[in-house]
Amino acid sequence: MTKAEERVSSLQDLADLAGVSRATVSRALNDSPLINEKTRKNLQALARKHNYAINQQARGLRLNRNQIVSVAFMLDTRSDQHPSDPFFLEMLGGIADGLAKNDYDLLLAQTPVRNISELASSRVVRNSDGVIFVGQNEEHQMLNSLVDQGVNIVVWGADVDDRHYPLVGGDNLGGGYAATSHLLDAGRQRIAFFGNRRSPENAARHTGYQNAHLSAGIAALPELTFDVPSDTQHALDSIAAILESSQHFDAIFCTSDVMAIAAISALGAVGLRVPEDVAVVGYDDISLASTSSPPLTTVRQNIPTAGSVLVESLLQSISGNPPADITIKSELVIRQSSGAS
Amino acid sequence: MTKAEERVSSLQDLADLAGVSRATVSRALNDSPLINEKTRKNLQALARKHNYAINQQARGLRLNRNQIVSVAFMLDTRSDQHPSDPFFLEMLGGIADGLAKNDYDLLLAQTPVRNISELASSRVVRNSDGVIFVGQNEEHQMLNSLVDQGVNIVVWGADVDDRHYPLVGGDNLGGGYAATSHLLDAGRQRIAFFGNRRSPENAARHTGYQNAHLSAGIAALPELTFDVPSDTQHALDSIAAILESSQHFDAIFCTSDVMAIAAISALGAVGLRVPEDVAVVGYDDISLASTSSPPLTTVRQNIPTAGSVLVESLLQSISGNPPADITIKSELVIRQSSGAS
DNA sequence: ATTAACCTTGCAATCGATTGCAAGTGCAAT
DNA sequence: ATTGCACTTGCAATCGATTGCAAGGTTAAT
Repeated sequence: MTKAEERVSSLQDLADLAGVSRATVSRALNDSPLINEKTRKNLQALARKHNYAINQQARGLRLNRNQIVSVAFMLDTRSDQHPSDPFFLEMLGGIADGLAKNDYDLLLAQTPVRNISELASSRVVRNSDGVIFVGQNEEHQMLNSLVDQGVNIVVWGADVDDRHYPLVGGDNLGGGYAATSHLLDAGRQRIAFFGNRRSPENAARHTGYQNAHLSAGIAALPELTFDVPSDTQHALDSIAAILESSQHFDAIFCTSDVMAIAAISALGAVGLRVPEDVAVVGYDDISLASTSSPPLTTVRQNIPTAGSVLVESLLQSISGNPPADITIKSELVIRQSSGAS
Repeated sequence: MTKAEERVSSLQDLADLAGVSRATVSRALNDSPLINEKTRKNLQALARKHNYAINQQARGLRLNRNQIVSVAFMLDTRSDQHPSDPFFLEMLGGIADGLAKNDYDLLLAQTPVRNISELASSRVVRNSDGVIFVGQNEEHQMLNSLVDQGVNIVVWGADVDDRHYPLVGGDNLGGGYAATSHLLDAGRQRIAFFGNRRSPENAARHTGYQNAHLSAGIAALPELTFDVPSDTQHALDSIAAILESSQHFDAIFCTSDVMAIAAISALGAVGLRVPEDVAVVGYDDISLASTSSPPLTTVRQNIPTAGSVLVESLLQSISGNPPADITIKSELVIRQSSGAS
């Protein structure tokens, strides 16, 4: 219908075109009640016709907010790498969806700054209305301190003592329990745990792993809990070293799918078959889990839900209401690698 | 040394503290030559001490730029999914690095808008100084039109006729050639091509695939070129269907590693061994390629370099100099899946 | 006809940083 | 002592949108 005209750049331009003041145009475009219905319709049509797009910086300056949320991924501090776990990408997608639905943009934060006072005045924080942290890792104190300085944040992670920030997280305890119980039910006796327990999420999964042993009346052997870093490259080295050690096990519970896939490959390299000799269970259910060989049994985290819940919580926090903590259900997905018939 | 004081929020605050005008503070913090060396040092120290952080919106409004670059991922139009290919995440990391080095922030664009006039006035474009598109897919015309409207963009992809935008890309022709030659050298005779050739990058890889056949004096059979969608879920279905068809082949060249991993799994499901019965080569060398089973032979794209080159090109474009097109070298990484000795 | 109430619009200040221009200072050369 | 110049600093306009307040117009009730 209405063909797009040449771009019009400011409210003033539109106002001049329509012969009104820019205050009126502003009210029209913001659906203010202080304006005549017909005037509003006309101005909105005019804006559309001329392809007007608001200048967010001016608006942001005036309103002291900018419709941008930052997302920061917390990595295993031992690696200076980028996140390469597809889990992050899927989480990013979930969050992006939630933000788009609420008319917010997503600013991706670079590797988190270590220094607290730096972070609070960093671009990531200053350039956005709030920050979503994915994973809390060992930065618990820093997160607390941010909140204390009045920054709006929400964290994907697990519960920790003395926590000042709102939390959204998977059911790590239940996930660890379900994965381990499944292996125990399949008759496995010596189940190894692979993961970095300094991350609270993994610590909770480990507790679930121990609880499952308790319920089954079997001892969880401490020597079968291994500290494996989260990033792919370090994980592979670490796992190879473990397989060369004298410990033997007939199953492995890994705190991520990438780790599980690396483990399966390493097991193959030393001549062990999956799941005949060693059953493997992962965590996350990244989309590659179902297409790898053998298909990976894993604990599925509901990422799309997680993304939108994180966003809702943060927006609540931004609007001044402290959000409640929320746990997202997890679900064991059984595939070939876990040795269940 | 200097402990952080309570936050100070504007240039004016700092100016009052120091007893100078805010113009002077502004000049000091921007290393303007129009200022006394001692004054500058003092003011910079004061700013640091009070943890001052500039208001980007105000600065952006005044300077008409905002130190933000948007990144948009172009997906196979047949899927409405999010990107799940780890390649995207690694590329995102590379770009993020490049931007951080140049003091730019990264805004993640939501699923690309279809409508051209919409896109040009969309938040993605209006909220940033430029846009990096990863993949051009079938949106060539839209990209041209954006440039024609004066938007700064750079595209990761492959060359196409009548192109108005600057391009950075891998050596798809060479990559396709190397992968296929490698399979031919290993004695494979019937090599299938899996990929969506509507994407120019994949089309170039297919041409490389054909050229390799030509050089070897072997016919590339048209019935062995299959249209496989890029997203994991559709790819798996599609591959399963192909394997049920009557076509036989002793090797597959896939246009992505995720596709290759899915293919290996599907081959296993119908009782074919990799690489004994069918050799497989992927593309990208995502970090899972080396840890999957069997380890994947693939064409490595130098992502970190790609990221920083994309950024450099875009920044050049932003500063008014049209950048030259750049091709990033690719390299065949031979692993177990390809049936070489 | 007068008054009050309401509805609609415009005026002008404001958010925080940048920058052209003017003004003030100090120093050296005449 | 005067002039000129270089060096520093401040003044005030500016970027584009929002909003409290005032002003104009309309309507209805008395």
